[in-house]
Amino acid sequence: MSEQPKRTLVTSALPYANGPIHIGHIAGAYLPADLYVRYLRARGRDVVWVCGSDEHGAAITLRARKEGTTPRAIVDRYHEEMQEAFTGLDIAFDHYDRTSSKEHHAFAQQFFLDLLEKGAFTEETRQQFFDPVEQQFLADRYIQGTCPKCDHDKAYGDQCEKCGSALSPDELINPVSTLSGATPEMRETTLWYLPMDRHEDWLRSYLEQGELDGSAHHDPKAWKSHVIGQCKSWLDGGLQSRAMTRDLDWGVPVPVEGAEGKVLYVWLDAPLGYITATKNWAERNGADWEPYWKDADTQLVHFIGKDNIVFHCIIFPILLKERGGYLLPHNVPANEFMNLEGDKISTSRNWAVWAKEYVDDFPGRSDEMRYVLASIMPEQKDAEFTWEDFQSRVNNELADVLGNFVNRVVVLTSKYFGGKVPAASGEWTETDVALRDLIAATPGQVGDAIEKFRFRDALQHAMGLVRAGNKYLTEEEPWKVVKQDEQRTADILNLTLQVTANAAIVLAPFLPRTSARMAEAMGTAELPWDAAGGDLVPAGQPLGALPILFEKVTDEQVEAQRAKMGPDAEALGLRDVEPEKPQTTFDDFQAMDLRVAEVVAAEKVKGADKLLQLTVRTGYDERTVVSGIAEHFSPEDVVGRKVTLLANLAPRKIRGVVSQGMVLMASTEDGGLRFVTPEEGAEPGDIIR
RNA sequence: GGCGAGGUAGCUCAGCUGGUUAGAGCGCAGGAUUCAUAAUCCUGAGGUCGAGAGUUCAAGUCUCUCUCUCGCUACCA
Repeated sequence: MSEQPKRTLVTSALPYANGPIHIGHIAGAYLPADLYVRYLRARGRDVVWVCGSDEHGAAITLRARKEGTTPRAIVDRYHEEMQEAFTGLDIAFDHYDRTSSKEHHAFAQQFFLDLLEKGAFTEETRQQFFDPVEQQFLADRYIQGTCPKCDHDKAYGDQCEKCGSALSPDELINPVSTLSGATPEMRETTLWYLPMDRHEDWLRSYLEQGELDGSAHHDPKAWKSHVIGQCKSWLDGGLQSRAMTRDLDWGVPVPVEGAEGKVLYVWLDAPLGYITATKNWAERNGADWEPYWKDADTQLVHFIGKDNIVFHCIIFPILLKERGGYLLPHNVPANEFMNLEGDKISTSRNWAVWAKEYVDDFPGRSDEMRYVLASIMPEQKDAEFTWEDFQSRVNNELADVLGNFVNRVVVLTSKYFGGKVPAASGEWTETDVALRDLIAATPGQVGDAIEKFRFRDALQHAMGLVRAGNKYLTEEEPWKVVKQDEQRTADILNLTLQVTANAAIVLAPFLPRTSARMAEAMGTAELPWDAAGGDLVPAGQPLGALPILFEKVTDEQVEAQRAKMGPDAEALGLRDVEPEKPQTTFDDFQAMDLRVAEVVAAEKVKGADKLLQLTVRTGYDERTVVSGIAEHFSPEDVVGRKVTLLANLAPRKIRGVVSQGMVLMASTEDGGLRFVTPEEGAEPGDIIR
């Protein structure tokens, strides 16, 4: 393939319609694709990006049974919800399809028949568990029993979740069907297998040398090391046959006589969804789909998470090559995983940031999440998302660096030049030239990085232009220069306006909404990528309105988001309290002298509503402590009580009385106070530690 | 158990085919500044590059051993 492909087909992993989308999905397969595609579109390249819901597979039928509903109801629900989540984050597919559509079923069936005809499969009859009550064969996950390794009695047919060992259903002791509770029996079933070992040789040269059918196909060095590594690992181990059909009633029926009750394996059916989606896209847009999948001038790129590598780099290519006539992927820039607040993202533990919830909680602020996820994208290794980091990136980088820069440029221009772009003299100083060079260089740097799937790097370059703009303003001080030299002021502001307009272009893939606002503020339409690099706003052009580009994220918002995560708080009896203070050290704790003390006298402090003057006995002395508890306790209430005293607190004069310590109180939810009282038997002077 | 990918400043991460004093952003300390969303800019402190051994004139960068994390997978590599 040539350096510059004629057209590009981009796919993102079909999300499984069995649960909502979270930021790990977004950062893994959708945002990077969106950035890549927006960039290519901005460059005027021919690019189509397809995706869709993956709606088959055993997990969905299992879930439907559990919820007492149909698989159809499940996939309909999530198909809707996932689309809303994507739309809300401005993830702009050209087409979003679904694998349960008639078109997809028809296409997948035909594809299967084509493969069958070419002899791509082997037919094998095997013994498999059958549920006599439900009259159907049981997928591995439908069987539960006692684990032969650890005796856990709820192990599944494919894995024991307690000891982690992988199992096959016939290893289970006392197997039981999870559908009916009946004891399953062994029956014969026929499955079609894909003998992958036949394909090892060409796969090896395809993956390792980037060669296909004896000629160069792609640059293997452009692939990520963990992707190549994973594939080599599979090849070195020798590829096994893999069943391409399943005994299930939900999925694409195997279009062969006598194969009732059998469907295509979900990993055969799902990637074909990319093709169906492309066909449906073409039909709706009056285009021809075939060049996108068959023309050698097309570049095919799959965006996925690391858990899908083997399917996209080995199994799907085998299917495509066996079928013939279809392109194989030119790159599969799989991302690693996103962790969350120090732990793995987990749907079942509700340890996630749900895309849809973010969109609801932060309406109109998709750019902020896009920015943060792009900044920490797990390109080469697992990454970590924390809400605190989100807050600091939004506040420090988006609001303070970018938002404030645009604001100061616009404000200065309206102050000194009535809101119109001032004419530059054309005489540039050395610093001007340096900045103009950076303007010229940035689009190329950002674009190169994006084309190499180095999105974090690309964003750094784009933001670098803005940072340089801030530096330039601070150093050139137009607010001072304006007092002596209006032309120089015009030159400075003209240049910063050019920086802003250029930044709008190079940031557009990352921050589509903000970029549009920046262009509007500069009084220009949104400009294509290739316009960037030089002067964009002409002298005399009136600037447009500039809203506040980024609101700051508050501590309260951060706390609210963190509180949402994890097991249902009410279920655990948790409550909404002040967040824990920052970690402290043992030494700091040791510095405090806590003692048991007894209140021997108490009186109100004159002229103070809240204060009681207490006389406490510590066992080694008697001292005065002023305590802000008068609203809750009268002097009679407290005399004779044993309390906890912070004894070595620096003395302080409160309302004229010297207080030598502090009595510890628990403040309750209703705003009341309770003494922290030592258990019976503790005597004044006892050290608390 | 096997294989793959990671383990680099307090935090999040860059470091291409081995080459002068290991970088960025944030955070921290000090300073400058006021056009601006108390924003911005400068300077500085801070790392025995997971541990150990080896190859080399030279290793974060190659080899081996160990260890931790994540992923894939299985009595097969």
